[in-house]
Amino acid sequence: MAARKQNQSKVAEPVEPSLWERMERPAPAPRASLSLERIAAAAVEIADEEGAAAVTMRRLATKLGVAPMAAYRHVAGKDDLWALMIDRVSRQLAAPDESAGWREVLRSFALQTRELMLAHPWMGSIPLISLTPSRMAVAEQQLAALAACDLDADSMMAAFRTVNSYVHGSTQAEIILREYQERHGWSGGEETRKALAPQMNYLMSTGRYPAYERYGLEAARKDDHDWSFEFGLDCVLDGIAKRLGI
Amino acid sequence: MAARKQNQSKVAEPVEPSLWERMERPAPAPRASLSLERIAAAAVEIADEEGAAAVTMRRLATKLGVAPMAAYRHVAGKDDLWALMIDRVSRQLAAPDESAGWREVLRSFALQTRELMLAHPWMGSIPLISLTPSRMAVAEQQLAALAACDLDADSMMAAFRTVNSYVHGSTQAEIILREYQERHGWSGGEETRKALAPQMNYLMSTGRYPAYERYGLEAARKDDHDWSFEFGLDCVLDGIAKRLGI
DNA sequence: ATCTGAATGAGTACAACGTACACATCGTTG
DNA sequence: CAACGATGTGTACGTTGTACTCATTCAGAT
Repeated sequence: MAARKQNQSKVAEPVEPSLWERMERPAPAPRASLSLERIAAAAVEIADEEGAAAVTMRRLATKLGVAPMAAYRHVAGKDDLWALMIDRVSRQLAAPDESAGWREVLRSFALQTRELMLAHPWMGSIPLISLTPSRMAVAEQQLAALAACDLDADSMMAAFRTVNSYVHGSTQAEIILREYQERHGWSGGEETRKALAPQMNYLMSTGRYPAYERYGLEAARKDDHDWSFEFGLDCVLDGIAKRLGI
Repeated sequence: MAARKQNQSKVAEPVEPSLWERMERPAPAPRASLSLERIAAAAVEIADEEGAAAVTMRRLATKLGVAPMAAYRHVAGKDDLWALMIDRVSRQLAAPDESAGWREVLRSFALQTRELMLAHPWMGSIPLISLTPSRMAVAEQQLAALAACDLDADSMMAAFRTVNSYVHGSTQAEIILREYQERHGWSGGEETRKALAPQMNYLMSTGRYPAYERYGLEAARKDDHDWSFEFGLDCVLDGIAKRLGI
């Protein structure tokens, strides 16, 4: 084991075994080929194209043209990778112009966040802790918009949290529904309802779900997720305005 | 390969290899030891005690005193198991008494749901699709409470979704924070802040997060998650009441 | 010009996972 | 009592995250 270390450079091996051996080896590998930027970009690309579950360290290494363990020199593990991915896509969230009031700012970020999550559905199935730089920046902009209303610090943070909790909860539900539909190959709401009709009919025939049944029969905006999201968002903003008197 | 199949039953092995072999084997196994109820209970117990990640088919089998593959006779796979677990714990959600108005009903279920999720934090890290029976029942009770206000079907469902999106988003964030703290061995908010102080100080010294900094200095209810949750909840309910005129 | 130590990547290895498949055993029903 | 369907056992395979060791390259000091 340690004996190998004893090898002196000058004398070395008498038969020169390395030449042909090296010729066989693919390439001497250019260095510094990896970087956090490149790793994040590749991981996001994989997740976008093949889903969150496809982001494995091996798949990532393949995409980067690198050995399975190489990325571990740059990230501590899978968790670091998620944080990196979240931070990268979150960079594209931008505040409306400076003159915007608190409500416009929060509303704009809410709509953008939903769009972002729908564009990168893997964001819904990730443990997003992360005080990543871009997420901190977004939070600061929202808090600053609220701070302009002369709120105490606790109310400011509570309002911020309320909106963002709603946005995440709502969008996550939407993503889960979409993935469920995709997994079964149902393209739209109509098709989904058709496929689920037998089970639904059975459930409704029990008479235990009259309110649900009325929704099934009377609702006109069953597939209008934009409307549904904005309805809830405006409720939340109304409620904050009323409760804080702003 | 296929040759083994040729074995006829009658002649079999001449040396009677099974007697001592059987003596070694634990027991002939009493039948029908498994049931969906028992499986669900065991899985919930594991998840409660050791976290969602500890719920593996093998760990489950061990707890049930059964071979690793046994549970597959009852559930199609991991997804079925999650649904079973969610349904089981959701059974304990109960409506307030019948005279309660829509707001009381929604508020009560919101508080209960948060308690339930905090008591079973694995609920936050699970793909909860699931039209499970108990979840359907809870939804119906909330919808019925709203339906009593003469709302159109779309508004009824939108209000329902708004509240529940907030509840899930908010509680999930709380769970993530808790798990983050536990992972680092920080017991409370104060201890967490102390441990994070160096990074925080650095971030604040950049001057990029003034609103955040003010929160850190001035806030008085930083660790009062109950207050924070109820503040948001009441905002949401206020907003719904205003927007729907109920 | 050469040497050296720190970065970085390659390679091998392992335990644990979900689950497919073939087999053994039980309770039930004709 | 014989045969069958339901249920539990056992073995096996491919994939995962990641620990560990070794090889190569680059930068800077000599």
